[in-house]
Amino acid sequence: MDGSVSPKLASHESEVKPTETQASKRRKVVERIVVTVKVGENGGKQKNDGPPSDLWSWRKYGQKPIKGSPYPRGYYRCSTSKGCSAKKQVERCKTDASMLIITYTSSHNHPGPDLDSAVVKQSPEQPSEDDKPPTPKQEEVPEEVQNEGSKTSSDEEASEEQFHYLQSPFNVIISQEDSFMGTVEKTHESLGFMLDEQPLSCPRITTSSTPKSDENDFFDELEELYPYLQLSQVS
DNA sequence: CGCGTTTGACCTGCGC
DNA sequence: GCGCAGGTCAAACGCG
Repeated sequence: MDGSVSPKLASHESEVKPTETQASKRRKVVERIVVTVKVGENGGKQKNDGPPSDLWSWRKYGQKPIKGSPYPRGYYRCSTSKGCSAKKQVERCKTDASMLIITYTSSHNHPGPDLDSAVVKQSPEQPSEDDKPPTPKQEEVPEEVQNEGSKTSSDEEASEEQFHYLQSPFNVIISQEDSFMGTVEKTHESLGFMLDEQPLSCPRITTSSTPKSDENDFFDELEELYPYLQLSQVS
């Protein structure tokens, strides 16, 4: 791909930061953000999992059937910038096919495509009629973001990365769980209830566990993004 | 022609 | 040590 690199693994591992190098030793401890997206009928329209498009452009580089789940998981890499190592995995919730579980890993090493302009573009009452944004498929993007409690040591980087993730125009709900599966189920419940009870105009940010100081930083940043999130979902 | 998707093979981590 | 499952690569193909 890059050309300069030789063996496969060497290529992507050489790009990652020390932090990630450590994480790479443990697959399951990699920092990542999980976003659950309700796609509803739109989901069916989309080819496979219909990668919810955020402001970034993603290129699919793989797909694998996941054991225990009837749906395959798609692997996407950020194609907005060449050297960007940001990735995301998209899979359907096994308990609810209308839900997409997007897991973001790594961070974008380049400025967002146009966070501001994008928000501005979407914020107006008319999100899109003629000039469809890169994502006509999914207009409704209620979801949650769970950050796994994996930010054990490198909180600074962690929060920074999360910041990047949160640049997506999603309405997000943050919750923290120890295990992803547990989170998913919990997410599912709360989401369902949220969708029923909460108009999408009221995104909530929740923490299911006591926020620590580090995490506060993260949520602090989140708050800064909050206006954007609200804007983006006001349609 | 460039970019993105598809698909099979390969590699690595983890559990037993 | 072995096998399984997840994750990534890369070639081929399709579409705009």
